[in-house]
Amino acid sequence: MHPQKVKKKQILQKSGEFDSKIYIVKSGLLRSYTIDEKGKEHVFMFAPEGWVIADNVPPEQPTMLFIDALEDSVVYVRKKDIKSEHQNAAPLVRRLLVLQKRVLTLMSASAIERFEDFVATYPDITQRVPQRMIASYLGVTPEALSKLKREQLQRS
Amino acid sequence: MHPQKVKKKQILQKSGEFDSKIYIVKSGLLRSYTIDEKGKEHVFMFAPEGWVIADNVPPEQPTMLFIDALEDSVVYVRKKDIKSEHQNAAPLVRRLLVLQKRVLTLMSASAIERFEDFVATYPDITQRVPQRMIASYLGVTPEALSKLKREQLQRS
DNA sequence: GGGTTTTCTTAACCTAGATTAATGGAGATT
DNA sequence: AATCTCCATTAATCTAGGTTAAGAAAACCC
Repeated sequence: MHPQKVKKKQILQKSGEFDSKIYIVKSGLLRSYTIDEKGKEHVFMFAPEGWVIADNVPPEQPTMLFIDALEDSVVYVRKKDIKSEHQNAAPLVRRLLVLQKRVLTLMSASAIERFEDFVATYPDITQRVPQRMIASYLGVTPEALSKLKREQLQRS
Repeated sequence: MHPQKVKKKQILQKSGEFDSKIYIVKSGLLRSYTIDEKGKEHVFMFAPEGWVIADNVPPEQPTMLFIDALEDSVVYVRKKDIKSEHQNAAPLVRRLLVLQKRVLTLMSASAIERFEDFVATYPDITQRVPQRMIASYLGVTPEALSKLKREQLQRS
């Protein structure tokens, strides 16, 4: 498991590629995202040091996600073999819970509620990534997030 | 692993309970959902025969989801022990992929696109559950889905 | 099978957030 | 230091979908 250095803005995986890998972030910050038919980016997740980031497609299927570096990073790259999946189901269940919460929040909470939830849950990431990417993660435009923050201030 | 009979409308798990179980559906149809602060239901998933349904919280944490039966069903109930999770990571990865797609679709597709995607992916479930629950799964009101279907017809 | 409950549909109106466009600022590049 | 690119902000306008309300049609239940 040789560590690999990645420069900021470097792309590790492009949508449509095969044989997608698992990236274990030793330091720095990675991100996964899609680009839809209209050309818009949608951030799927952020992965700071200690996190694991991967496209959840089986390795023989084309990937849905791009993965790139938001900061200079060091990552371990691992193959998606069934064996390693067998050895630790716990992190998979943890990811399932995160996604379950994300789906339920997207369906039931307003943009401002989702933003406040994000800041409370990931204060570190909030400081490290551009506002527009947080907006994208939340499923709103940067303009909308900017307005929401202003209204939030005026209320308090 | 004794099978358990469940009557339609019977609730298997309530939000806030502990020691949540895994339900393997032998026949019939189960559903999981939340109720938000405003009292609105949000369907998280449907599970027809052959599917597995569970809240992804660890067993020592309170559940987020209700689980009930939409049809008379027969289910196997299993404890969430770490051992059984170890034995099959593959279904967990499959669930992750489903949720990944769900999140990306919620963020990038319109209500009508999400509906057409649902019908194409789950034609069987579309026939078996009330429209309002599909609307809830898609994150729209039943009124909106009704209008969208009408517009869809007029376009073709 | 008749009444009750639930679901679906329609329509009028309303609002959260999208779109478009313009401006200013902060970093990077030369 | 001047130029360029990216990012955040503001404001005006627009629209997808929400809300409310009411009636019709299924489905359910003694």
